[in-house]
Amino acid sequence: MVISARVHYACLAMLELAMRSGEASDDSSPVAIREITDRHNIPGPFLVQILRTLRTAGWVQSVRGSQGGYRLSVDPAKITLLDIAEAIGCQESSARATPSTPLDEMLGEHWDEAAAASRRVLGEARLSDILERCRHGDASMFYI
Amino acid sequence: MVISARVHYACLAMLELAMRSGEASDDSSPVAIREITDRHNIPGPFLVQILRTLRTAGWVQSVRGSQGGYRLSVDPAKITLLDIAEAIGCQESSARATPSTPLDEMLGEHWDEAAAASRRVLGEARLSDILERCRHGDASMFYI
DNA sequence: TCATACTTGACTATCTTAATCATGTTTGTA
DNA sequence: TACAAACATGATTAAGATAGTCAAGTATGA
Repeated sequence: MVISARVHYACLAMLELAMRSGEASDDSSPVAIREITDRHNIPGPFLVQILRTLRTAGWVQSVRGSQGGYRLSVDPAKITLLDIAEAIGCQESSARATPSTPLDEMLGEHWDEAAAASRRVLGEARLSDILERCRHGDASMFYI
Repeated sequence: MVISARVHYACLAMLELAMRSGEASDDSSPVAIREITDRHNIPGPFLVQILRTLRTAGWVQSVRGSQGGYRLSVDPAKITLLDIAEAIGCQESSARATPSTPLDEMLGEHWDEAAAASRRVLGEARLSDILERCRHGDASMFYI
């Protein structure tokens, strides 16, 4: 699981949308790309590309025309960082050829297990939890 | 932690050397590169490059001249897959700029924790254990 | 009608990875 | 001593991924 800038930007955008989705209870005000890029220093046309992918994956809805923009299409408590990373297309590093020797096979299992371990971590990180912790200002939650 | 072909080859070579180190009790017979590439289908000149790195890192010794080759310079029970990956120079993905927002920072901590999780797995995989399991023929030890 | 904002597809630069090549040095052995 | 086996070193290359850009088009509210 490689965390590219693309994935990082995608998660920032999703978190931003999640933050805004709670504000207006009528859910009628989409967030413009411009607002996201301004706040998070993301290159504009690059974010366009990323949001397109997220829309195809079904995580966000787009509203065209003036006053248009993006909004989440699902509950922030139902999306994890892993979901986003997979939507962006983090290719698994376990796309290896069939092992040629027992040693080769055993090594491959270790790579798979290492990848699974990081996926497990990201699969437990829900957007809603991250926002909640951010509001309470408790960064560094891992360094207990 | 990205597992490249380079790291995979390095680990195969180290495992091969570890397997041979037990054979001759006098430890006087280094293994030629050729023997490793033949057995594991690794491009020759590429393995040369990799072994050079491992030598610099202190994990193997080289013996020049006719009848020369490589041998481990440490106990297989004292080397883990993580050691090898780091020797090869898997750069950490956490080489990011300083976070600009709390959201940014919190995300970064998740990436770090995910990376730490996979490092933990690899850091527990000793060469001696892998060889031992390989001899007993128990692949798939992770799918319990 | 006009400005705002999303849509789409093509395109480019830079970096990393994987791999190769040529040349040189060391050492055992006949 | 000559020779072959085997490592040492540095330069180089090809392919692919990543990050980011650009241009032309479409929808919609005011």
